[in-house]
Amino acid sequence: MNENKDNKQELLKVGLELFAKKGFDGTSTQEIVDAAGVTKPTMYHYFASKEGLLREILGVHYRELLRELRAASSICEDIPLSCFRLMRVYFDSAVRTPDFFRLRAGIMHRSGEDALYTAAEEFIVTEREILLGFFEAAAVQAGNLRGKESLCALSFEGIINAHIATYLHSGDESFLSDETVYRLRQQFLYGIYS
Amino acid sequence: MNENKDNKQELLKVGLELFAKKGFDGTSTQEIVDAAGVTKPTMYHYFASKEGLLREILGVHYRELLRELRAASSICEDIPLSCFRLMRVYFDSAVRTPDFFRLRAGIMHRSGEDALYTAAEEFIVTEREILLGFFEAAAVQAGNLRGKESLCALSFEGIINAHIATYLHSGDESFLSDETVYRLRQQFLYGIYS
DNA sequence: CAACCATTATACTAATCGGTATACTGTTTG
DNA sequence: CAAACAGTATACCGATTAGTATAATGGTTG
Repeated sequence: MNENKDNKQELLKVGLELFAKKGFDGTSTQEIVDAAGVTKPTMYHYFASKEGLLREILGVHYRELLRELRAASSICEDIPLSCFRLMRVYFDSAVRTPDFFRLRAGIMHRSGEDALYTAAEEFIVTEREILLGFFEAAAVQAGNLRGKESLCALSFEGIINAHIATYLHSGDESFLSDETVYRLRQQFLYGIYS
Repeated sequence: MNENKDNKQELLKVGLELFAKKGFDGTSTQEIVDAAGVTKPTMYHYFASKEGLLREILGVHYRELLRELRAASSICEDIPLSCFRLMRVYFDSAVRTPDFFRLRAGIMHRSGEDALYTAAEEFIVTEREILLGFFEAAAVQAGNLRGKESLCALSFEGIINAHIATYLHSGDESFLSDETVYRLRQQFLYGIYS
C-alpha cells in the first residue's frame, strides 16, 4: 500500500509506453492508471493533468539526450570523430529508450500551433541549436564548410532520424550498428560514391 | 441543396486540413462535418467510418505522389539529374499540398501495430521501394554505389523529410528552392566538404 | 404521374472522455 | 497522544465521443 514514490515512477514509465504505442490523444487516463495499477486521483496527485504527465516524461528523457549531445559535440577539432560520436549518442539512446524516440517523432511532426508541439518546442529548438552549433564550430576548422552549416545540420538530423525510424519499425539493431555508423559517416562527409 | 458530389469533395478537403492540423485522434467527426457545412449522416453516407475518410484522403494524395516519384525515377542514366527531379517532386508536392505532408509525417512515425499506420503502410512501403529501386538501377551505372543502395535510399529520404519538415514548421519556401536542391544534391553526391 | 433512389437532416444512443469532491488511510511530527 | 500530512480509493461529474434509426427531401426515370 505504501510503496511511496514508486507509483509516480510507474506512471511515468507506463505513460511513456502507452503514449509511444497509441499516441497522446489515443491513450486515455484510465488506460494509464490501470496499467500502472493505481486510480485516477493518484495520477492527478502527482501530475497536474494528462498533458502535465507528458511534459514530465518529455523533460526527463529530452534532458538526458541533450546533455549527451552537448558532450559529444563539445570536442570539434576532429570533425569525423565528432560525427561518429553524435551518431552513436542518437543510436544508443534509441536502442536504450525506443519508446521515447517513438514519442519524440510523433510530437516533432505535429503542427506548430499544437499544444503538444509547443510543450516540446523548447527541447526541439535546443537540439537543433546543438547540431547547428557543432557545424558552425566545425566550419571554423574546415573553411570549405562555411555557408553550409545549417544545410549540414539539417541533413545530418534527417539521416539520423530516418535510420532510427527504420530501426523502430523493424526492430533490427543493425540499422544502428557501428558498421552502419562508419558507412553513414563516410557517405555524409565524402558523398555516396566514396 | 443539390450541389451533389461537392459535399464529398468538401469532406475530403476539410478532413485533410483538420487531420493535418490537430491529428486524427484529436479531430472529432463533429468538427469535420461542421467545417464542411454538412451533418454526420452525410459523412457516413460517403465514408464507412472516420478511419474510412482518412484512408480515402491518404489514397488520393499518396497515389499522386507515388505516380510522380515513379516518373522522376524512371530515367536513371543521369544520376545527378534524377536526384534533382526526385527532390523537386517531393518539394513541389510539399508546397502544393502541405497538409498532406503534415498528415503523412504524423502517420509515418506511428507504431507498427497502429491501425492508422497499417492503413498507410502499403503506400509507405511502395514509396521506399521506388527510392530503393532507383538506387539499385543507379548502382548498375555507377558500380561504386554497389552495396550502398539501401543506405543511400534511406539517407536520401531522411534528408528530404528533414527539409520538408522544416519548411512545414517555418513556412519558408527557400528551404525547398531550386538553389537549396542544387546544394543538397551536391552535398548528397559528393559530401559536405565539396 | 408514380415509383424510385441517392442524398440529407433531426434526434438520439451507449460509451467514454478528462477531471474532481469527498473521505479514508498510514506515517510523521509537535 | 494529537494534529497535520502526503497519498490513495470510491463514486461521481458534465461534456464529448463515434456512430445510427428514422424520416424527409430532391431529382430521375418507368
